[in-house]
Amino acid sequence: MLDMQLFRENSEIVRDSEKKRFKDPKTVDKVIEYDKKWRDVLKEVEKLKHKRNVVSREIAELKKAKKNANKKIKEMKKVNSDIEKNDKKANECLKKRDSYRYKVGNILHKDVNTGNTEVENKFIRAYGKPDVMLKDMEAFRRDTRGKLSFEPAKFKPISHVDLIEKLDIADTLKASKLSGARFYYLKNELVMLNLALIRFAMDEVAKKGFTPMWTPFMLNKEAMTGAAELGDFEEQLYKIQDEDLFLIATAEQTLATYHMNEIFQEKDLPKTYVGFSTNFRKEAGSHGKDTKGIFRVHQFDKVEQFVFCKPENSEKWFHKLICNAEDLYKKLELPYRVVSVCSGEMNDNASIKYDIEAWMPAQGKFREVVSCSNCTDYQPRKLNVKVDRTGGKREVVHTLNSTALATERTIVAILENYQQKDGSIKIPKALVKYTGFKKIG
RNA sequence: GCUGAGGUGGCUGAGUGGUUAAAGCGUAGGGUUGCUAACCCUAUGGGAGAAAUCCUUCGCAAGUUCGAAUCUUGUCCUCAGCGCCA
Repeated sequence: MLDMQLFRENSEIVRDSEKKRFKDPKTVDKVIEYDKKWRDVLKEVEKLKHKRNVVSREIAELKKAKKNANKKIKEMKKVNSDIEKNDKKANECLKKRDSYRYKVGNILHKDVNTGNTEVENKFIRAYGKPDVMLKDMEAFRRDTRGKLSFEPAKFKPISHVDLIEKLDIADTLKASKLSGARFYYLKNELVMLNLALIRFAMDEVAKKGFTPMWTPFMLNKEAMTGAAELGDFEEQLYKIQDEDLFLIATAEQTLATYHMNEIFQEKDLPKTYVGFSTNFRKEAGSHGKDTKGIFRVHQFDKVEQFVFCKPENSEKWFHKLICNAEDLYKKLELPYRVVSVCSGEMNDNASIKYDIEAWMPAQGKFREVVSCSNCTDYQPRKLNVKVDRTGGKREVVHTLNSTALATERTIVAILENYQQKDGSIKIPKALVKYTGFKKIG
């Protein structure tokens, strides 16, 4: 959520940002309206409470002096009922104000393209052999700096959906009978490949000084409210029946809440984490999209980066996080492009978001595998994470999150990019020491 | 799961119905000093207000009371012991 000062003093900035997100700027006015109401009622309540405090003291003195205080006690009963009434009113206003406030997204970074569909995403850079990507690259500037050590396929690549069946390395049919659509069993070498990718990503990011974490896969309502966005509760999150627990949709949620309600000393920042979790998503609203295979599923594994830092450093960390993720895909020698997600496609927490999209030759498309966001003070304000600055001031920190590596999607990219003419799959060089084998099939 | 003990500011920790929540450490500002250390003074949870000032805050919630950190109930968490368990 945004700083109230921003609504009170610079509401135009907020309104502009909401317009660029294609959201209704009237929400901003509602926030201001209820804030005003709240403050008016609050003044009344505080006056009454002051009276209560004063008279209470008088009663105490009378009692000490062994005098009768009945008259004053009677008077207080009336004051108390007034307090109760106004207190209720004030709380209602505050609740309304904040429910509108939660609906307002983070202030967009100036570099974010205004647009409502992914076509408006801004091309940042690409890695990989350009002719592999040519078909899809026309709309984008080309960057030929990256080189792949393998030749692009000279045959028509088979989609991962068919490959997993052919090679007997996953089973979505059985899973759909037992758990439902968008579930899967990994089998044989794919199990080892999945584990290898987790360990690979963990190793590489931990090497850069990030603290490795294996997080809970569930959070209670209070924590989840701090970490997730409003819409997530309906569209994304699974609730455990009869328990105050939700399955997490990303380790971002457990890493963000790790320091909930904490105050850092300046010298203790930044805190950098690389966390593993399995993630659970309802994927409501994506009916019909990627229904086959393991690209869009209800349950997947991911290594996630998360940073708490001083406000002046979040820009720097944003670029570090995306570079860390890119390093992984470079080591795996998978072609990709980086795009800056446009305003209308961005979630409320982020002020700016870069996606890495890996080239999927069988689909002939770039598909999202990494998402890197600078949430500035928006997320930590809700989580109440602050820093004591030298100079004595206390300030909300900044938070950032980025995928390091989402294993199932990366598996799809490997299957499609590393398939050989004979139908086998070569294992990326960087992974062989983790898998113990060099090919599948 | 059972029993017992406990949850107070950035940290340690006193406070068991009557204003302002001791004290120490840490942090910031100032003073003193040739410099550093030590020492001294001031500030240091959240909110409303232009300010004076006021409200609020003792895990969370409900209750008793004119008045609750303090009493009652529920709940969450931590620790110890017992039980169960991969």
